[in-house]
Amino acid sequence: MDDHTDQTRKPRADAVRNRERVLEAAKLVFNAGGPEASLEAVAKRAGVGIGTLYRHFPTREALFEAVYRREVEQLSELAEQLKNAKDPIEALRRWLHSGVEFVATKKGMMAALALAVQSGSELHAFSFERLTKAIGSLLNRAVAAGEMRADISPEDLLRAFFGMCYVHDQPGWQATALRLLDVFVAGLRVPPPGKAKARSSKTTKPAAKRKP
Amino acid sequence: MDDHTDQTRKPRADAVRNRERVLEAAKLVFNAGGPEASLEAVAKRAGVGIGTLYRHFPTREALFEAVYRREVEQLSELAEQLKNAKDPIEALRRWLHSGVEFVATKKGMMAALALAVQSGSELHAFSFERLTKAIGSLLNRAVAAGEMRADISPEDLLRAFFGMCYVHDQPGWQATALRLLDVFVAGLRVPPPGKAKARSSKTTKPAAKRKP
DNA sequence: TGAAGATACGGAGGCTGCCTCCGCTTAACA
DNA sequence: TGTTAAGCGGAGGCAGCCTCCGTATCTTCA
Repeated sequence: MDDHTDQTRKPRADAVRNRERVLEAAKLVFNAGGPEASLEAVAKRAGVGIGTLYRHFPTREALFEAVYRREVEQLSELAEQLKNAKDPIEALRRWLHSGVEFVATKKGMMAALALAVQSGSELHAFSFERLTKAIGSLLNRAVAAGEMRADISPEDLLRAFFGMCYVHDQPGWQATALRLLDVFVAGLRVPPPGKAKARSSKTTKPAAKRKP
Repeated sequence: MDDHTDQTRKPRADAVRNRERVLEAAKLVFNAGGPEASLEAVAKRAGVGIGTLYRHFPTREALFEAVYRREVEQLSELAEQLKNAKDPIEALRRWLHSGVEFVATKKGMMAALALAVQSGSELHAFSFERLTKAIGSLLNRAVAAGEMRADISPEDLLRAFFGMCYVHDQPGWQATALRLLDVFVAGLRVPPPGKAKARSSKTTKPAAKRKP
């Protein structure tokens, strides 16, 4: 909608410019000061009034969304590329590792994602779905190849990933996260058939619900 | 200390009473409203002035600490008990599962822990060390029994645990967390000797630094 | 090119929460 | 019961959130 041939006025040049400035400033400020950073600081840095900021982005989350939407897309595209790799499990592992690096270079990113996972914001709907799809494609391939257990859903994996990155402001978190993810991936491998200790199914849920 | 025979005045009864009231109120308010809840709301609920609250607990974190110290202790004692279980890996798994349940029943708890992990607060020093020790004792036993890989430190494991609980306000997070922890524990098992695919050591760090 | 009208700007101002400070109150002690 | 240290409470200063509206600027059309 909004698409009807009504002559829609060309958007004002200053509005476009200001929107861009705010976005740029927000990226810097959020990356430096975390997701709690003052929006007035963002406005000041952008050289616009606070009112202008709020008109373009009526909520803090709206601003987050605008800033990090592109980043999420990049991460998701990476999965697309990795689908061509030979070893499916290795591909998954690589993606997770890339994710860590991604988070590392964009300090505000993790905060944004965290916020998105927790609250039911707009950004959630978008990035959660997008990343789930990305992970799902890698996951399915590995499962289909018979190398990976089938009772873990893409959502599960995504949450595990978030969780591992959760400690992202401890010193050395990056090495930790990589190590933890490796353990996790190891746990995802199907146990070698003859060797598996049957484990009580008390806690191993029948199967993760999977998007049909 | 504080123990010297100097005649120390008995603490005033009203002070003791108020401190208790604030703690009680804080528990309620934090559990309901999360860790961001207004301290003035806490004071109001406790029926004391805001000044009184701040005298007893000069920072938000100090209040958190006082509220959740006991909880952390309980969790850590559970590890002590589990040390007598037969299967060391199973014991570890049980502890982790109990942790999930623990977090589930005390809504404010996770927030407190999360806050503790992230910021370098007092509560961090206390609970992180305490829980690390708890996990460490379970971990070491499993490693010593030769059932578990030795390149994961207690700190790593603790962080993984936090991470898995991180999604604790999504619906159904509990089942998810349990599933993820099971995968993780599976990944911790030493690979059956003859079967292990040698994995490039590119990312498998030499060994986690371990408290000497 | 210039006038008209739509659109956007910006910051004052109201609100809430954080935290400090200090005059008053009250409990402990002799 | 008087003295005095300990404790109380809330006023007040500060900062950030968000709204509202008078003013400025841009687009459009003649």
